[in-house]
This record gives sequence, C-alpha cells and structure tokens, in this order.
Amino acid sequence: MDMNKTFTPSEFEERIYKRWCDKGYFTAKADKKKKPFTIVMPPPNITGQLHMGHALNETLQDIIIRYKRMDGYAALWLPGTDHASIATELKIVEQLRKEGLSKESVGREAFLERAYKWKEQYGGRIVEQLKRMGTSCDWTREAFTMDERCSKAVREVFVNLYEKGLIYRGNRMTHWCPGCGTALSDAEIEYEEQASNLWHLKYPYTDGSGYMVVATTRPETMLGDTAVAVNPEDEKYSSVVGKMMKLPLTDREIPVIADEYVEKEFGTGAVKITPAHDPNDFEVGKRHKLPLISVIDDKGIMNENAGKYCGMTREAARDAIVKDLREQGFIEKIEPYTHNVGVCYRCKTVIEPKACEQWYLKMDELAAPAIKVVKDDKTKFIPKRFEKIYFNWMENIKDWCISRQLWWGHRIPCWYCDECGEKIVTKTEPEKCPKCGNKNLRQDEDVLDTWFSSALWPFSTLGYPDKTEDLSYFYPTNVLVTAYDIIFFWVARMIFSGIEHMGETPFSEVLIHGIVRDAQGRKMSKSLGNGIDPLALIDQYGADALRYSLSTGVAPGGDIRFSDDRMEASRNFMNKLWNASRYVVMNLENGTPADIEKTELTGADKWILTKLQNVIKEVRKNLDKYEIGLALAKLYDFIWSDYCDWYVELTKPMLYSQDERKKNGALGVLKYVLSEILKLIHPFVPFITEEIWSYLGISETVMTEKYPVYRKEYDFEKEYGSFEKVKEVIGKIRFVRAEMNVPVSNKVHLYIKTDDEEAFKGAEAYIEKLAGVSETAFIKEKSEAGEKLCQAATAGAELFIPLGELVDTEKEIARLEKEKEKLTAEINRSKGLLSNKGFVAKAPAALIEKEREKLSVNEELLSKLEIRLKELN
RNA sequence: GGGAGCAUAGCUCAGCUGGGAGAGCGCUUGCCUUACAAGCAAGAUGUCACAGGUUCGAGCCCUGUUGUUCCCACCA
Repeated sequence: MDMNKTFTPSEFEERIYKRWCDKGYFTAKADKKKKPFTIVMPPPNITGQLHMGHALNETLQDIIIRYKRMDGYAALWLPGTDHASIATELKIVEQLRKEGLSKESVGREAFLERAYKWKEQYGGRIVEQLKRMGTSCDWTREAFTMDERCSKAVREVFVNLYEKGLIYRGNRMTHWCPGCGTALSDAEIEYEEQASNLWHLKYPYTDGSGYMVVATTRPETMLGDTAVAVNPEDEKYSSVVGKMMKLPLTDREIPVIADEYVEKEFGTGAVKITPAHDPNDFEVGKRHKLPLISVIDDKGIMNENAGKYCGMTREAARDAIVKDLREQGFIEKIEPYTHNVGVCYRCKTVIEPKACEQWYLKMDELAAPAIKVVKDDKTKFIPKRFEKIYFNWMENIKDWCISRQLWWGHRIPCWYCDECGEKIVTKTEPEKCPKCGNKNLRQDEDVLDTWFSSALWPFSTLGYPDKTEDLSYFYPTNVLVTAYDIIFFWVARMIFSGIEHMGETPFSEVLIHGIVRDAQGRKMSKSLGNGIDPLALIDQYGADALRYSLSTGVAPGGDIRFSDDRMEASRNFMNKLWNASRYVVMNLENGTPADIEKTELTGADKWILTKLQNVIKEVRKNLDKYEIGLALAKLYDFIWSDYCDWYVELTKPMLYSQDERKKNGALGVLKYVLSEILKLIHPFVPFITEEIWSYLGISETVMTEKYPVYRKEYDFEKEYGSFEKVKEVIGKIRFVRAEMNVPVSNKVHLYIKTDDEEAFKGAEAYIEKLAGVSETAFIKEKSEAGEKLCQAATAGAELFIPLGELVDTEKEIARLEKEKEKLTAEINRSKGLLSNKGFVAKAPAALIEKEREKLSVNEELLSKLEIRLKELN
C-alpha cells in the first residue's frame, strides 16, 4: 500500500466521505456528559446550485464544527434546505410557460403538485454538491422549511403572534413586484441608479389664468393625479392654493393643495400627487382626502382608468404620454436626471408601489428585546462592526409585510366565513365556522414570506413547538455563520423570533464573512458570467485545496478575491503535506518508531516538539476566536518551514544511519509530530488528513481524535535556544556558499571556533547534511583552519571554511563590508534606544534586557568582523 | 443625506492587547541533494495614502484631508 508520488485527491475523497457517513461520525447525540456545540446551517435554496458563496460558508462552518467535535463537544451541525418561495415559483412558472401554460390555467393544486415534483427532482442537487465539500453535517437531522416539522412551527408561531395582536391585516402602500405578481417586504427591494429624465409638465388652471409647472420622473402616472401640491410657506404659490386645474390628456379637474411634504427648493416647488402610485403621495392623499385613481394593474399594464393608453406597458405608456403631451404643448422642458429605482431582488422588475390589503407583523415590540440581546452581548457579532448595521436596521424597522400573492409556500392559516364574515386563525383547518356553523369556509389565498419560516430555523429544526430532547439540549445554538448580505433578511429575524418564541436568543455568536469576488474584484454574478464553479475546482484540485483557498489569509468579515493562482498555491501545499507524510510512511516500513515518551530526544527533536507546542497554543487561541485565517497561516508555516524544510531534513542523517536507536528515535518523533499535524489541520482539510492518517495505523479515523493540547513536558525552552544556534550556523554556511557560488555537491570542510562547544557537539551530523559539509572540526585558534578561508560569525561561534582557489578576496571583502554596514546600523539603533531616558524608564524590563543582549551580541560580531577585514586588507 | 470598510513589496492580501515591517504569487542566482521541480537553497524589493496629535516608542490609538468600495435612506 504505497502512497502516490503526488497528491491525487480524486482517488480518495468520495470513498472517505462515504465511510464517514456510513460510520455515523457526523451524527450528534444529546450526551449529558458532554457540552453541546450547535451550528444550524443557513439553508440553501432548493433552486440553488453550489456557488463560491456556499463553498466559503460551508467551509467555515465545517472547520468550526470539526474542531469542536474533536475538542470533546457534542457537536451538531444541522443541515437543510429552504423552499425559496419566489425563486421556486418563478422556476415552475417558467416551466409552464415553455409548455404554453400558465399558473392560472393549471390551477393551484396542479401547480403545487408540479412544484413538489420539482423539489423531489432538483431539491437534493445542492445537498449532494455540499457533500463534495466534505461537510460534516448531521444528515439524519436534515430539514426542509416546508417539511412537516417546520410547517407545524410556522402555524404555531403565526397563530401565537396573531393572538397576541402582533400579526394583523392592514391596507397600506406596499412594494408590488409586477414581475412576480406579489407584494414584497422592504428588505426585498434593491435600489439601482438609473439615468432618466425629470419632465417638467404644464398644468393649466381652469380659470384661464395660465398654468403651473410640475416636475415628475414618472409622467405615465399623471393620468392618476388627483391634485398638485405646493408648500404652504411658499409665497410664489400662495395665491393659487385652492384653485382648480385641468389635468392634461384627461377631462378631469384637480385642485392645488398645500402640504408640508413639498420642498420649496426642489424642481419647481410643485408636485403632482398620485396617491395610488406613490407612497408619499398616498400619505398626502390621506391627509387631504383625495380620491385614489389607479391607472396601472398588478402586471404593470395600464388599466381602464388610463383611457386610450389602456393595455400598454408602463414603459410604452410613458413614451406615448410624453409624445402626446409634447404635441399638445404641455411639456415645458425635459432635463436629464439620474435617480434610484427600486427593483425586485428576485426578478429585477421595477417595483410598483401599490395600496392594498396585506398581512403584517408588528415590529416595534419584537425589535426592542432583539436590540437588547446584542447590546448586552448575549449575541455577539464577529467582527463587531456589523452590530452597528444591525442596530441601524432594527432601530428603524417598519412593520414586516409577510403575505405573498404566491402559491408555493406556507399558506396563511386563516379561514373566512362568507356567511357571517368571521375570520378564523387556527393551527388546524377548522371544520365549520365557530360562530355560525357554516361548513363552507375559504382559506386565505396568500402564502407567507419565505423568510418567515427561515426566521424560525434555529428552533423549528430542533423540534419546536414540541419540547424535544434535541431542542432542550442543543438550543440555543452557539454560532451562526453567514455572509453580511443576509443580516437583515435572516439574522435579525431569527434573533427576534428566537427571543419571542423560545425566550432566548438563538445563538451566542454570529460569525460574518464576506463574499467571494473574481480576480478583478468584481462580484460574481450570473449576468456577468464571471462565476467560478466550485465543483470544477474540486475536480481539478481537490476539495481540500478549495477549502484551503477559501480559508487562508482571510480576515473575518472580509471579501475574498479568488484566482487560479490561489488554487494552485493551495494544491501545492496539499502536495507538500502529502509528500512529507510519504517520507514518513516510507521510512516506517524500514524501522519501528520508538515511543517518544521513553526515547532519548535529540536537540532537533526537542526543537521541533517545542515549536509544535507553540503552534498548538496559537492555533487553539485563534480558533477559539474564530480567527480561522490566522490559525491556518500558522499551521502552514509550521508544516512547511519548520517540519518539512527543517525537521524532515534533520532526521535524514538519523534515518540513514546504522544506529537503530537513533533511527527509531527519529522515526518516533517524526511520526508523532506528523500525527499531531494531521489532527491540527484536519478541520481545515479533512480528506487529505484522513487519507494520510490511514497509512499511519494509529486509529480508524482522525475525525474523532482528541484535538491536540499543549503539553508542558514537550516545551524545551533551553534546548530550543541552543538548537536555534545550530540553525544559525547552517544558515551562515549556506549563505557563504551561495555568495561564493559553491554548489551543495561540492562538499567543504568546516572549522568551528567557539567558547560553547557543548551547543554544537552532537550537531555535526545536522550541519554536515544540511550545509553540505564533509567534515567538522572544533578549533581553538584560527591558524588551525589553514589558508584561503571564508569566514563567518554567528552569535555563538566563528566559522572558517577553507575554499582554496574558490576564495575571491575582493568578493569576500565586499560581502563583509555589507555585513558591517548592517551590523553598525543595528548597533546604532540599539544604542539610540538604550540611551533614551524615556525608554529605559518606561519600557518593560524584559524588552530592555532583550535590547541589551542584542547590542552586546552585535558588538561582538562586529569586532570579529573588523579583525577579519583587517587581515584581508 | 446617514453609516461602515479599505488604502502596507510589482500583484493579491495578513499583521492579535502599541515595542526591531510579513506571507503567497511574481522576480534574480544556484541546484534533478534517494518525500516533493506542484520542489530545495540563497537573494532583491516598502516615506505601511497624506497632514497633524497622543506616547519613551505608532502600520496599529486620536483628529482632519484625499482616494476608493459597500450598506442604509430616498424629495417629485
């Protein structure tokens, strides 16, 4: 069973994932002996396909949950999908359209049948894609926002809120999407800047005394005007308030009214009032009891009140009306004007404000405690700055329009009795009207906003309203991981829902991450076609490389700019880890690793073990603060620079020696440190670590190993320091060789002059192997090293390398001069600092001591260097 | 109009509570050294946007300026 020469993830990822599932490693148990750690997955839409946003989100959650699971928690990561009311309905409508059918023509029942069928067919697609990322969620608890459990929770919550008077029906201005044919909440509107015009229209007075100019961005709504308003303080219009004017293109007469809503300075200071098609005008209309004349229907088509324009789209009517107004002399001027236009977040159709009856959730009572839990740190946002965004939204929140004129979703549990007019809101379908006994009841046609059920996700998925074991053990959850773009849609609503229905905030922390951008820094989008398919990346580089790319060097809340370079660097790191492991595994075949508890550790062993303890401490500290990018950077550095570049090389003289004790000792430490590395980095790159683990023969899976803990007995402060000196010697020799152009194959002799022979005795083999030295000798006097030398000094030793004809005196002098310059600068810096009275008086003692040591070491190095320079000259 | 973020090596970005500027990619030089050329060794490159301030000491804290990105609100 040999390891491949290169990392080939496609050979093991699928097999490993299947085994994890079969073994039930992801299944959480409500274990009283353990502490729970819960994450609920933001449910992807059933219409969705895995994109980079999901990939990032899932990676972060999986890192956290795997870490907690290994660290001894009863770790539950609860997955599921969202029915995505509007998105799914649009898919079905589109499907029908292709068959020449429509929603209306097939009817509600047949439509829903299709929708369920569609869900069966495609709803699981995203789930299968998630699995390829290596996500360790508990699939036995997989939920769906429209499954029985979640639906029960929705009805429970709706009825409770209704009975408390927090849900009500109201007639007011709503955002209407003519494309989707439904009302939308404030959060579902996006604003886009559009270049348009400001049309200045002339409205003539009926008494023939001229005309008034009004400015508008929507000339097509003029057919629904029922007044023109001016500011009451505006002197230039004071004489005309109360006068009547003739509305162009119609035979209606409308009054001039005064209202403070009008700003004197803007436009002409006069505003046409269209109460049926503008929220502000609607308010003005209410104050002045103006009639509502609607001229645009639910599909965005001009209606019968629009006269000859009836049947035109809004856009066509605008052109036609402007043309007619111009021909009849009612246009004074047209000036270019850019303004923000509200569009539907799903279909991007321009929103049409519409006055109609909808269901609302009263927000002020719910918002107050939701603000408080965050203020009191019961729920913390990471990074903290997102709390401001949250507060700003919560503090200015308006009632939430929760009804949608759609069919795919949770139907509102309200029935009407047409006999007596009774309204029945109840969890189960009533058989008859409780008031008059009428059995012919009619259920409300509308469904609930998708986000209404998503808001219940942290507890509906755990069994609410039933008092299940899961619910009491796993709720409240620990951390919610999500991108910043759904704080309003989802996070905020889960918080107030959790408090209201469970009496407790749903999660103690909210880890916010950014979005994944393309190599140019643009948002990935369908329309730009710049999206990167995570599945293709997995095929090419492996899931671990993708996960690594998404989690390294990323600060919380920050966006990621994604490129192929990134993937390649990640894949290379995976390959590095793979090959270092391969080295260990290959050598395990030729020897028996010693038990490191019992073996005599070498300086190199103590050095790497100390480094390991340090990285364990650091990584844990970072992970506990969700500093995932930092933790990973430290692991990268430890694995590549310390373990591979140094320690693995240092073991070679041991492994290739004939001394079995040395060999087994090195093998033992090599294997031990590798096993710790695999555990440490497993949460980040689960597949490769599991595959390598299987070659070590320690246990059946790394997934359930205890996450490494710092061990004092392997932290060798003193030996670490002396081994650093050995490393310095090796570094110096390599430097000299490079400067003198002596290739590694050309072995050299080395003479060391030192007062501290102990630090280097025993390290000769390391120096010889790593610096290309054939023989090492300790000397008392320089003369013992002979002629034609290259010389270098480290903190503890002077090094002499006889290079014979290779020594280029001029080059050597230049090199030493350069070094002298550096040293002098360093010495001056130290001296400056130490002669600063403020520094000596106020800086921490340890820092001052460190500085003094540095100074003396550097001064010693400099004096040696000067002697050498004198000799050469 | 309100708010937030960002500005550090050629590029993309880290830099935790203030204590001698880092990584990856790229670049230069030399190496197929029996884990790895998806590699090894050595190296070069920074007025940490600008201007003030606090401090013995500022990439980090405070104030202002400029540029840039985003969020919220939205007056026809």
